[in-house]
Amino acid sequence: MAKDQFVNQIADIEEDFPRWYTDVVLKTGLVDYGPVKGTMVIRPYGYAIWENIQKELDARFKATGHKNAYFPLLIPYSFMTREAEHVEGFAPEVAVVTVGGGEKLAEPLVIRPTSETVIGEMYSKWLQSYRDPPLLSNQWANVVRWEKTTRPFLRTSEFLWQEGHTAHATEEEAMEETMKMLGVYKEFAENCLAIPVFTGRKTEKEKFAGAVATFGMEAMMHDGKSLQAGTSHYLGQNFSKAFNIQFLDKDGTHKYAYTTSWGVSTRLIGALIMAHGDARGLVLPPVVAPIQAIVIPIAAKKEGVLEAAHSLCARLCAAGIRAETDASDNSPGWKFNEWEMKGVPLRIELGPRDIEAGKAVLVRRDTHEKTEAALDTIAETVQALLAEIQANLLALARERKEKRVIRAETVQELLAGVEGGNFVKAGWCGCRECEDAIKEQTAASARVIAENEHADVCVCCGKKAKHVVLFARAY
RNA sequence: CGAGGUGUAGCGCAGUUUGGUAGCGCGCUUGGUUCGGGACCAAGAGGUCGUGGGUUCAAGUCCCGUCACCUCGACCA
Repeated sequence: MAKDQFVNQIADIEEDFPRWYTDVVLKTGLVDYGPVKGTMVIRPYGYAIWENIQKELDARFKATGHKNAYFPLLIPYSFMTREAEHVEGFAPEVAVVTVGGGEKLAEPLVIRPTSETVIGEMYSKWLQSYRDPPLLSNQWANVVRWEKTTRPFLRTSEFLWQEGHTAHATEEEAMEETMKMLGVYKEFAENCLAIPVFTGRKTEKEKFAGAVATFGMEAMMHDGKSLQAGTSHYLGQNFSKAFNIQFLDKDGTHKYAYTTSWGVSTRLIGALIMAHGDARGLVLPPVVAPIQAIVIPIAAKKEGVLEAAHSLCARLCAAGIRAETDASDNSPGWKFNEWEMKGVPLRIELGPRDIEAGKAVLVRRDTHEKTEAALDTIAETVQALLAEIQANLLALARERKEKRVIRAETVQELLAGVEGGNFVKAGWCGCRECEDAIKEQTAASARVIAENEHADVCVCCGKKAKHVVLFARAY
C-alpha cells in the first residue's frame, strides 16, 4: 500500500512534526482558532476528550477526600501583590479589567491566571479552629495567561484546568498531600492516557512562583521533547502568611496553615496527541476516546445493511461501549481514512457478506490488525480488544520512554543526546549558573530532579554533583 | 520581542515576475449509478482577492501603512 494513500491530508509526522500537530488538531475537529489571538475553540470532538479526562480525574479527587467548589474569575489586583514571588511570576502575563459598567474601576481586577490568592482569602475566613483542617477543595475552571506564542492545547491565552487547593495543620500533612496528588496524576496518566511519566521535584528556576517546592510530571512526546503534563506544589506557609490563613490550635495560639495546590489542564489533550499520534493521525487510548468503536456499513444501501449496522451499534452502546455508526454517503475507503485520522481505537466493518455469515470485521487503530468476530458475542470481543489496545499503547509508550533516556557525562554528550530526541540524565551541582549555561548551550532545561540516583560530578562545572537531573528540550 | 513565511470561494492553492473578463482541485446543492482502503456521470450555487490609503484610464498584481495567522528563536507555566 502506498504511504501517501493515508497521509495526503496531513503533514508527514517525521518530516514536519509541528505542522503535523496543527494539521491533526484542526482536521480532526478537535479545535479551531478563536477570533482573539491565542484563543481556541474546543470543538465537540475535543471537548468530549476533556469530559472523559474530567470524569476520570474527578472520581480520583473525590476518592481522596476533595470536594468541588467554584471561586470567582475576577480577583482584586492587590491580592496578586501580597505574595512577592507570585506577583513577580504572574504579573507579566495577567489580563486586567480596568473598566466595568462604563466606568473606570477604583481597583483593577485580574482575570485569574491561577487561584491561590482568591482561595487563600476565602480559606482565611473558613479556617478558625484546629478542628477545621484539612480544607480540601478542587475547582474546574478556566484561567487566562497572556502568552506571547501560543499553540492549541499546549499553550493558549485561555485554557481549562482543574486546580486543587488544600490547607493543612502541619508541614508533614501538606507535604504528604502534595506527593499524594502527584501520585494520583501519575496513575491517571498511565492508566487512562496510556502515557508513562517522569515525576520529581523541579529546580528552583523551574518551580511555581510562590511555591516552596514544585513537583512535576513530564511526558515524552513523539519527537523526544518533553511536555510538562501536571504539577503539584507544596506552598509551605507562603500563602497562608500572605492571606492570613490561621487557626487557633489546642495550645491556645494562632498558627499559620500549610497549603498546597496542584493542577492539570487541557494541555493533557496535547500530550495525548503528541505521545500516541502516528503518520495517519490521532491514536486515542480507549479510556478517553470520545468514540471507542466506529461501525462502518459496507454497501449501506443494500437491503438490511444499515439496519444491521444500527442494531450492532445499539448493542455495543448498551454494553457501555462508546460506539457510533457512520451512515454518511462517503465511500468505505474514505471513512476508513477519516476515522483513522480521528484516532478511533476500533473500526467495525459490516457488509452483506458479514451479515450473512453472522460476523463483523474488526480493525485495530494501533496495530491495523484485522480480525473477525461473531455478532452474537461482539460486545464482549470489543470490550476485550479495547482493553488490549489500551494496554498496548501504554506498553509502546513505556518502551519508547525507556529506550530514549540516556546518560551524559559532558555537556557535549548532553547536547548530542537531546538532539537525538532523548531525555538525558546528568549530574548537577545545584547552582543556577550551571543550569542556565546548560540551557543556553543545549536548549534543554532541567525537567525534574531524579530520585535515588547518583552522579559524581556536575556535567557542567565538574564540581561535586548534588543531584541527578533529567534534562530535555521542552514544549 | 527577534528572524522567516502566509493571507484570493467553506478548505487547499494557482494567478502577482511583465497591471487589462476571478481560475483550479476538494468540499457543498440537485438527480442518477456506486460501495470490503479517500467511487463516478450530469447539471448547479458560491469570491467587495485580510484591511486602510496611494499611483494609474485601469490594481488580486505596483508603492506605503496596518491587522491576523503559521514556523523557528527569546521569554514564560
